[in-house]
Amino acid sequence: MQRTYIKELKNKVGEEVSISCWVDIRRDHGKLIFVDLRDMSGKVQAVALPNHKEAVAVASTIRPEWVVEVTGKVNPRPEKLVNKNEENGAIELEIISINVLNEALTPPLDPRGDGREIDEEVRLKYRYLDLRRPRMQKNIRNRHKVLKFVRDFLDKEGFIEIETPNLTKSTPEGSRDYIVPSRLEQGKFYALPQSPQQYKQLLMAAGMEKYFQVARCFRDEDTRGDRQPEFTQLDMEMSFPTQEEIIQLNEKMMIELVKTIYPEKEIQQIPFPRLTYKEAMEKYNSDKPDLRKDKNNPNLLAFCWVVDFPMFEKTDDGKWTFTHNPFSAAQPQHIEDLMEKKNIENILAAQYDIALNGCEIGGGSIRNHKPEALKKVFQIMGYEDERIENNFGHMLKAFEMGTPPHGGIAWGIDRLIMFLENEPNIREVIAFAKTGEGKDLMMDSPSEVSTEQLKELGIKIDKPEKKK
RNA sequence: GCGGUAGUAGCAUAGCUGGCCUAAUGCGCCUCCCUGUCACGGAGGAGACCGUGGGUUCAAAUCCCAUCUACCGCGCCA
Repeated sequence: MQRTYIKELKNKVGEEVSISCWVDIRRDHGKLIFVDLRDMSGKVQAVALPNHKEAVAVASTIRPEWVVEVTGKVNPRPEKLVNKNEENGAIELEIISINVLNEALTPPLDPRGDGREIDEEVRLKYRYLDLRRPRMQKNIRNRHKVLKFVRDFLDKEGFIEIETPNLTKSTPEGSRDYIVPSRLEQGKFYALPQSPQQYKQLLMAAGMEKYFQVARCFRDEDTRGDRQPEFTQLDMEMSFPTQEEIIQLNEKMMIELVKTIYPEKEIQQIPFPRLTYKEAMEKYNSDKPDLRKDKNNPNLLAFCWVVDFPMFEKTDDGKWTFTHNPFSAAQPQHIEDLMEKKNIENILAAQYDIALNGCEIGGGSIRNHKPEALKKVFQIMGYEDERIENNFGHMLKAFEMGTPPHGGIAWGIDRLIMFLENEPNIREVIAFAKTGEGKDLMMDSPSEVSTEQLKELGIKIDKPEKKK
């Protein structure tokens, strides 16, 4: 018989159906046995009655988390037996037969509660069980809805999704890179992208005009409650934009996203308030201020744009470095100063961040599309011509070949969903998350590789200091 | 790299001012009973040597040292 999903059962009262599902729990009353059954669409109570002797016999052997195919008749419950707390509390499935598709060991963790009390090590090691809990099912399914929404939204706005390489080039600026050894050129390495920044700008050089990507990014830095070694950005870039256009477009996307997928949420202020970096620092001592008027309201979303960032800041050893992104353009009134390398501390970048409830969830800028201007940025930071050429020559070259003015933004999708789902930690919205030390406890990675693999790559391991 | 917290049966905890711990409780697990429960109920049972290594002591889950792991935060995160 064809499979019926559990959420459909309430429309099939009186019919005989077959469902495929997991055993949530069994309540054995001897002559009759109740079994709560669960599939991706919902839960339902099934009952093995004394008149189906075989059904009772099988029902008494099945255990939580077994996978079963149950054939039965959908019955309405007598009024006094209706459970108003359950979605399917008004019906039950009278079991005709049970086909056990797979048994299950006693689970090392209970996948039924919200898992908050279970040790993170256990949850991550048995992630496939942990993901069965309703909370994680909801988070991952809503994550899909969010991604679907932004893809549809941007598609309607004329953007196309373009995949950019994960095997790319290490640039020593910014975050530490994850590197991948090359087999064909021993001693050389790819790097995993910290973001698709350079590729997306080169796509603007390529005339794609409106690009976006749900992009995996990799940063080899220590983790936090809102940081993982690999994470997902909604990355976008467009040609010929004004800062205002990008802000408006993204604000509209976010408002519609919240209204569509999280109607219970309240956006504190629309249009989103805007602060200059200076105001934010003076008023809130933060460039990602928490503007919530009621911090106890779990459904309150206080978005806020922070604009007018200084382009450069001093490092500890007194050199200039970029505050956010070396590719950001100076604001028009400061371009002359940039080109003349003067008043450096006062140059403002066409840079905008977006904060949500005190967390940075996105940032972008109008880029420097003039090769001379980009070169000046690197010169101010003290880079030698050779280093500029080696690391960014491809960008400068592209900018010399008709690259349009362009700009964009990147959203931290995991963080955004973390707030939308009221989760305290980014791991709760990532299916297979890593620990604070960047380990995948389920796969047991990172792991050692064979001497053959190393030999092929021309790699010799200098004895690690820590040994297991 | 630094600081803090934690590590006791499958899970969550208690015990931790050393001896009454031959380690307790709840959930789960196993056996039996139960015709209406809804994370049913009842009776019985198995299961940890207390993260790991070392030390102090007549005696250590309990004190000390080291180490590993996880979590939170700082540094770091174009």
